[in-house]
Amino acid sequence: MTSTMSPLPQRGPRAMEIEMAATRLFYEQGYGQVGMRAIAEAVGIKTSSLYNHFVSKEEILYTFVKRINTDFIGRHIDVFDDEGDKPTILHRLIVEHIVYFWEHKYEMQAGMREMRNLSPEHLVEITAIRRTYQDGIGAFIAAGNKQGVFRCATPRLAALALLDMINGIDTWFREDGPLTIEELAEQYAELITFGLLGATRNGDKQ
Amino acid sequence: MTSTMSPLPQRGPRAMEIEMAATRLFYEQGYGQVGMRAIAEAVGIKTSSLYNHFVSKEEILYTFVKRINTDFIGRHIDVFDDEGDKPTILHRLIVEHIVYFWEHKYEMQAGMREMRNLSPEHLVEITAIRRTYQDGIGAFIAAGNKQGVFRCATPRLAALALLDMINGIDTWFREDGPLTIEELAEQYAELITFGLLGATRNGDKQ
DNA sequence: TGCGGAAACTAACGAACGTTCGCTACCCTG
DNA sequence: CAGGGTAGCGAACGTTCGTTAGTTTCCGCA
Repeated sequence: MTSTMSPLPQRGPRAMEIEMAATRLFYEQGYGQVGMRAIAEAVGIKTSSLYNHFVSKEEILYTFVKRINTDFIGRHIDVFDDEGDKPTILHRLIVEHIVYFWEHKYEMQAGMREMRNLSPEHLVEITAIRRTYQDGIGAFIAAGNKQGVFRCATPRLAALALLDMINGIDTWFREDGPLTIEELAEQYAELITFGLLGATRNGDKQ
Repeated sequence: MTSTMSPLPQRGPRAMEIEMAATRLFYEQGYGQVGMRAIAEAVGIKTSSLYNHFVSKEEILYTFVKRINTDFIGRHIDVFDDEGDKPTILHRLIVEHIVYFWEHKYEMQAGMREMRNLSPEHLVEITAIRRTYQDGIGAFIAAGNKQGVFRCATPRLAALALLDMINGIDTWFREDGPLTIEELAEQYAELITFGLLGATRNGDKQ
């Protein structure tokens, strides 16, 4: 059990302030282009004071990437235990996923994009966390296949494709366009469950 | 007419070598994390010699981003003039796009990801180039709507969604999985033309 | 009221950054 | 064989980087 796997230390409100300021800067400029001096200035303190809250720049990134991943997955993972109609459940999951990502656009996009700057040890830890969600969706699709409600030859690939599709939305969607994010999410959910996964319509009084 | 819009100077083979080495490093580590010293070392020359071929680090990025975009678009833009069956044409375009991106995976991914590090002037130039392709697809979908071969309420959004979907494939696809890139491309083309754009089947002797 | 610890400060560190300099070795052309 | 351009070199520029040391300020609690 290495220290990198231990639970995160309890952090104060100032640490959260730093995390949020850094998140915003990482989103705008990328991890490599943002210096500790810029983060400190954004918070309104001197650079050295940052080290009262984080031991390194990488720890700021790690803390926030871990937080958004555990938050997001913790919020959505229980869907896989739902015993109801699988196409309906997945449909709902997709919509919620898309809306959540949009509402946490800065954090989620910065986190996904800048993950690669984590130390090797932290990177494998985060990757493992994300993997549980991917695997959950893959297994869900496979279970749907067995029930006959999905028709999808490659569940794991479909899970990756699905996630890639819905995670990318934030890079091009605009709120001032013809669709709201909820309407778009609905269309994506339809496209994926029926087009990609070959779901059979519910309510066909089977 | 500013100098940034002038045609690129003719560059020698050494410049191309530098460009390719830099591309690979940018792909692996990101623009901000790659130094001129690392690029020079990868080529096998000293750092200062790089400046015999490029005036700045940003010019290396700009040259290569511009090249991949003009190359790619030049290779695919004429599709929009084809007078044949639009769903068939778009289907073919999608497959070719996906395969091309996969075969130029390092360049295309690095270019898309690191574009944001361009100078403001260069960024607007590149964005304009990319925009012509997006608009081409959007107009193509709209024309298909008018012909009645597509049924898509938001052509511009669909074009962006379409491009986002197929550009993201390279981030998760593996060649050792159950599908070849050509098979996957085929499935994406089906999903998009029928599922997303509501194409009517050709050969329905309408 | 005074003590202790958290968190701010000033100042500085060595390393790396992108870039410029003066110079040299080579090749092609006249 | 002289002259000019190309492309390499070592050394150094000023700046910024992440980080540390030492010191001071502030605040809750005995």
